[in-house]
Amino acid sequence: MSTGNKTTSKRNLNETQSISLGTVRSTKESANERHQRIYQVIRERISLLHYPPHTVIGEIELADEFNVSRTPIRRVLQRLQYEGLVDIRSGVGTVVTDIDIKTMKEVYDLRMYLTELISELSPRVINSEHISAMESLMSRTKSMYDGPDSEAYGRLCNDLHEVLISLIGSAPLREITDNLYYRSARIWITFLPNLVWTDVIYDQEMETAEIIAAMKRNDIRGVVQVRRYYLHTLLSRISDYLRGVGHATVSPMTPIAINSND
Amino acid sequence: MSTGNKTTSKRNLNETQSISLGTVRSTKESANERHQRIYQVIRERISLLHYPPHTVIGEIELADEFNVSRTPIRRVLQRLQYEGLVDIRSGVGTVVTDIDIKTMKEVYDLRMYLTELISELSPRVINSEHISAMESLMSRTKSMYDGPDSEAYGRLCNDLHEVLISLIGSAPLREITDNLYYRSARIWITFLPNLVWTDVIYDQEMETAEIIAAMKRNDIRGVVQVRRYYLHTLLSRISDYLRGVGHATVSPMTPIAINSND
DNA sequence: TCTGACCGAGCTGTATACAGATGTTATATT
DNA sequence: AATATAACATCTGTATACAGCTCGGTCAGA
Repeated sequence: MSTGNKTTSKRNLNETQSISLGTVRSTKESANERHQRIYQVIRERISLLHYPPHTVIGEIELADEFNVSRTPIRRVLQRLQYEGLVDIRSGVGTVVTDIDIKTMKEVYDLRMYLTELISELSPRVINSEHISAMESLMSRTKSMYDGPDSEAYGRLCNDLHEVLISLIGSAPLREITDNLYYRSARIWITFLPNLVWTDVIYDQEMETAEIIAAMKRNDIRGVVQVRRYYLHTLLSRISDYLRGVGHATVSPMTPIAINSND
Repeated sequence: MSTGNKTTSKRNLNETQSISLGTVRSTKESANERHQRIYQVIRERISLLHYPPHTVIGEIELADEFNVSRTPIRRVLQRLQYEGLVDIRSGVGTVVTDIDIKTMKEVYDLRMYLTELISELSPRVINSEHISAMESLMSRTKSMYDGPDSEAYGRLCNDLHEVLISLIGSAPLREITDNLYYRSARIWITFLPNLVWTDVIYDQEMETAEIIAAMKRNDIRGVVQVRRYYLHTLLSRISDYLRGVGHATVSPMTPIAINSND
């Protein structure tokens, strides 16, 4: 987010609405469909740091934006709270959570193990749509050497994640993997400005290329091993940064409540 | 206000963690505490088949019972829906979900893998409280040879589960393990009338004994391996029963079906 | 008798007014 | 001037009336 896209707020909303509604506009969406739509919009905003950690999301504000009352909004926020993305505090507001280093490492460790499970618990077959989707991601990845764009990179990561979880046949494992991803992904984006952009994109390109290669030889075990190694690399880069900067202080980003007076 | 004068000038608040859990009861419970209480009550009723599958739970009925309005009840039911225990249908009611075999096998496979992870992802140390809790469970187990009592057995399983997840140091893994347990536990209880009671209790006694033995030698890896084997045994007994209904029975101890989906 | 449209009981979904909680700001007191 | 206290703005939590949905029963018509 180094160069300003200041108009992303409302454009982002309209995009996502047209994506989720997409084809048919005549039929009225059901309550569950509307819940799912609003949920995905807000989750995406959190994951792309449009709502960075410690942001206070007002229920009335969202209710006005989506033209509903507070009740459906509260349902969405409560779900996001169960998933660990926000913290609803009575009398204060709904605050986007910030992950401490310990929890982040726990989540990444778990994700690495669960990624390997994908190939062991009834994976789905790889078809041509998966490969073409990955090749589309590859072209997007290559275009990112032009310059840093955290939001576009975040979307890329989210879309790659979508492709990968579509390979998971076990519904419970798919849900857990999805939740853990969104619980930790935005933290990775948080560290982006402190890392070397071309290194990050190079990692992304290598991962995408190796996943495509594994897909083409129908090697799902290879796919998940590449993914696992990529997660390990992410964690290493974050750890390296934290060691390089933070040994003077106790912990770089753990104290959540401390703020402002600097 | 015994906070004294620390370096925190005006930030002596935010001490809501000082809510004494065991001492003061006269203080009115907060909204979250009440939510947690009602949630656990209803979850237990579902897990103990007090609300068997296909039961329609009315919001007004629960609201009257807990002396609250529908709003907090709906929050609990939405959480249970998110966890897969109920299905909220507009215009119909909140229906306790039923078992399909495929999902059950997916959940049990996942539980077996995650159980092994407990000993690899920062497990907690085993202390004397764990052992004494297990020995209490052992005496309850032995008293169950008297006669079939599905509800008492269900409580026993739930309590054993509580002890085991208290060994999990990783908070995300602990939450996932807890959710998956309650998603599948009541299914096991459903099969109880079709199984040989003394066999089931014998399995339980053996598992408890071996877990105690592993705990006493401070062998958490042994604990989770016993647990994993026990889950495998449960799945085998159910599979044997299901095949015995249609075909001849298979060997009781088939190797763990890791990857197959048929 | 059979069929099909309709209606109503009962449930969940939504909107909204009010109650409770929290952090800040103003004010009185030392 | 410093500090404790009270008043207030603003947020979430709750209760409740009403709208929308589903399904079973009912009744008219072929």
